[in-house]
Amino acid sequence: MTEKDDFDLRDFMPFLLNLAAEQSSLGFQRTYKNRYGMLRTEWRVLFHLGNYGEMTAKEIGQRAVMHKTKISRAVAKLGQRRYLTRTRDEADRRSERLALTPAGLAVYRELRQEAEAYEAQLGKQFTAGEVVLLRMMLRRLAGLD
Amino acid sequence: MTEKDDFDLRDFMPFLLNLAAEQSSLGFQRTYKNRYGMLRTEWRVLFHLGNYGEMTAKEIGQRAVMHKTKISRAVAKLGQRRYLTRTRDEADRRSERLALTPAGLAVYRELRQEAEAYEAQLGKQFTAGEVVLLRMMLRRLAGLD
DNA sequence: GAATAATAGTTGATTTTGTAACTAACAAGG
DNA sequence: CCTTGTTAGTTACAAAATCAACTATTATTC
Repeated sequence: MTEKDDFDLRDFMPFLLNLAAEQSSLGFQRTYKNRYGMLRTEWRVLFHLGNYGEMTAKEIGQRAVMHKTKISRAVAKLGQRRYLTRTRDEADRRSERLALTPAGLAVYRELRQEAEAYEAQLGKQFTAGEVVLLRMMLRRLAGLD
Repeated sequence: MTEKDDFDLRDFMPFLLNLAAEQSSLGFQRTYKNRYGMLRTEWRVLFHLGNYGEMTAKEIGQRAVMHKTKISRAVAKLGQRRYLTRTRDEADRRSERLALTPAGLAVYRELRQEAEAYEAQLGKQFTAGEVVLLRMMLRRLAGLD
């Protein structure tokens, strides 16, 4: 025996957050992975374009807090699948305006519905007030707001 | 423009949890990574051995909710660095009893202190009651309890 | 307006993770 | 015992994430 204090790894926020994140991602992952062969990064990009409309890779990166290489690769994949189109921005020819195709939009709608259902499912474990508080705390921990 | 409903990715639990988890891990990661060249998996294994004393890889896996391959590799690394010793369990020769060396224990103590300080730091953003509630909710989401 | 710096995005190399198959040891049933 | 099944842990290979370097374009500054 070494130390026997009251410090449990399971109470350590970074650990607990990671575990909860993994678990909560798992359920939803089945939908976009098994059903559409998508990666998490791809789903996130798809989501942003579907939800906020046409935008550049950079803007997605800022909103989704994702590194540009991830986005670059996700965009390439989604382009291959004809879920989005890329048109050079003539005002600044370094960047491209990304937009969903009808096919991409259809998948987005489907996934989004699943997401909302999944979210509702998760929420059922708690009271409405708890969920609000949880979101608030997570936002702060995430460095949003 | 496509849809403009009230569904913000930032409110989607799996996303928010992942972001909060990443952010909260980042600060502490600096300590074990930069200062000891350790990986998260290694720190977790080290932690378990330091906190709960000698145990097998399997037991660590159960407690830390980590896959056995991760543990196998983390244990190998920690062994190379002489942070732990491995002795075949004669009662069941498939498994090994893992134990920290004095060097490993020293590193554990250091890291644990950092962890506690970091945890306290994180907690400062909220009231004590909020932290208790947050832990409870995360545990449930993580499938612990 | 040339030189330098900064930015959007891509690519390649390296590291880490995930998945499957594998070895070695134990367990049970016949 | 000997076949079949299970378990602890490792290893090999594939998938994915990270990091650094690169191209192309725009912005700045002297």
